[in-house]
Amino acid sequence: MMVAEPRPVAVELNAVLVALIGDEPQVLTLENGALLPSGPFESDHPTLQAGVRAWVEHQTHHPLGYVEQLYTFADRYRESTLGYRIVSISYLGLTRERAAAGQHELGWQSFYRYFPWEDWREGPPKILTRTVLPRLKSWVEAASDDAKRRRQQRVEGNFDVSSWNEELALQRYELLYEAGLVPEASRPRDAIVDPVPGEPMRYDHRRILATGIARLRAKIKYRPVVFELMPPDFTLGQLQRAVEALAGRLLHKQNFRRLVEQQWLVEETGAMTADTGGRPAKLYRFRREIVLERAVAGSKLPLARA
Amino acid sequence: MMVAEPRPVAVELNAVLVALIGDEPQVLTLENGALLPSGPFESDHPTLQAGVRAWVEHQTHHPLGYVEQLYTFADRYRESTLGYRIVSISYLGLTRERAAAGQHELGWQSFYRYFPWEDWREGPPKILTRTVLPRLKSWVEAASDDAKRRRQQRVEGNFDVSSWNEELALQRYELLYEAGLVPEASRPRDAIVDPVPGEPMRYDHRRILATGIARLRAKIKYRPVVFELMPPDFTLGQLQRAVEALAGRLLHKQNFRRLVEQQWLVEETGAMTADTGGRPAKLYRFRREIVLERAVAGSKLPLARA
DNA sequence: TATATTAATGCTAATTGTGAGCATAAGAGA
DNA sequence: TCTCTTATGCTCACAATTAGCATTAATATA
Repeated sequence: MMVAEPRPVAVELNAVLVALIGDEPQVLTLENGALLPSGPFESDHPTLQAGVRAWVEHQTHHPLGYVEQLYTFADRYRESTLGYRIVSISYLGLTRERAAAGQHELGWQSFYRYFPWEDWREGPPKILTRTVLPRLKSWVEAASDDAKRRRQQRVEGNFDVSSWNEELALQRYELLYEAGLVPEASRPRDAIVDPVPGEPMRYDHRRILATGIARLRAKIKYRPVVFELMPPDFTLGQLQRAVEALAGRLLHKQNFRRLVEQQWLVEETGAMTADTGGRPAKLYRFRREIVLERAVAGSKLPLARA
Repeated sequence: MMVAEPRPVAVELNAVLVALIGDEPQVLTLENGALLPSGPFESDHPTLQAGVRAWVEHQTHHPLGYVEQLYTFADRYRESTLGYRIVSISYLGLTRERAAAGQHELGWQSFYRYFPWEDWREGPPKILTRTVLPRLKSWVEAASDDAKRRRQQRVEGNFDVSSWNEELALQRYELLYEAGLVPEASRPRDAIVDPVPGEPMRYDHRRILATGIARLRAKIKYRPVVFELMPPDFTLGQLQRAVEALAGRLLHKQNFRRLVEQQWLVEETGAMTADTGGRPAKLYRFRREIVLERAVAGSKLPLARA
């Protein structure tokens, strides 16, 4: 309980750097999509966040709109070759423009390359109904009694097609991991014979990515973070497609507009654009003041009157 | 961007360990309330969470009901005497019983000893209206033009008495820190002359505590974590007072009951208790199954139909 | 033994928020 | 001109939440 001298470990930073390219949500990777960008924590930065920001901006030559800490892992298998324990601190970063690719096989990959069952924009993904769910079902059946009931409830709670909750992306990945349905779950000896579709990543980078996606999906609902991914001027249609890309779900157009407008998130620029295909759309810009004006929403308690 | 060999740093763990004693929300501290319990991260634990759990349970001899990571700090001033950079990972822990005090001046302290402006159970705290708000107002006035308007909006957004949001506890503390109204904000040379009421802590422990309180206040609204702080059997009145203690606000009794019941969070034990003073109350217990049955709530997007 | 007091509970009117969809407008291109 | 596509306005039904009133059942006390 006392503050003894802690043992040295090595600290590394991981970044889930997100951008929207076309209507696809993408993440910056290296080694052909197998790794998230990571680097050592340099001691010459005043704070972790400043370190991440400087490091990403130096590498990509683009400003980072928004940075948020995701999680710190120190699982035992994370050991460097020198015998240090590795603690890795991961961050979510949102950027507006395409970062300079080229070096170290830097490249953007769609979220849904890694989590194909998470993209419901064209209805329930075939991969989910045809492959993932049946495999999970077998996993449930493989247990008995209490364990079976518990597995059953977890699958129902996280994968229920009739009440899909896009925020549970991390929990779904973790469940697939536990069920031994993703390659990352393999022990050195026995590989996963027939994993579920979806590109794997090295180490636990796919878990970190799932953490970032889940956090982002939750956050877009109560904080105006989508705008960090948008160009300065945009149409409401573009904005809607951006949210849809992140959430992996289609939204009701009129209700979406009502929501955005009544929250005073945007203002008209006065200009219009005609290259959306149909009727020209008004251009809007984000009202940055809103961030200061209203702190957060969050859900509510049944308060008593004064 | 490459995975270079990171530099060694020391990792320490901090815990915000919460219990309800009487109707007061309390936190475990040492050194007479000046520090949160902290310790080194021992390398013989498989995960960080396991490390925290083992360490707290060893020290307090009581099981930890719930553990959640709060945040990882590595600000530059956190340097050990040996020259290592210190990374500190903080956790929120909920416990049902009074931990064994005694050693190292371990003791429980009310949340509101540190944040007296956060307890609205008896209406707007005098300290807030008489001291904190006027001091913030001076701080706003001290700036000019744009800076002044920004300060104004931040104070309004976080401290507005007519739309108090209990979840903003951390942001309020940080604002007071920035405004130089808490002793922790003092540079070595010039101490804060007349800080706002509220007990300070050493290092950034009060900020960590604020992080824990804010997280807990947000979480009780969408996950059944209060039960980790309750005895096995309880009345709905007790449950309500527990939530009120954490949120620092009074709730509407009938609506609170409706909420709890319609969410199937509890079930009657069949027994009654008569020591509540008035009419005897039914005893309830938490339905643990619910955790598996329903994943989470979260807020909503205006989805389109299938 | 009345009588005030404290809780627990049941019920409902009023308001606000959300879901779903019809209808119309305004351009591009065949 | 007709058709297609997207943008935009508006409304109705229903669900959820807020704020109370009213009643019941015990204990404490005059």
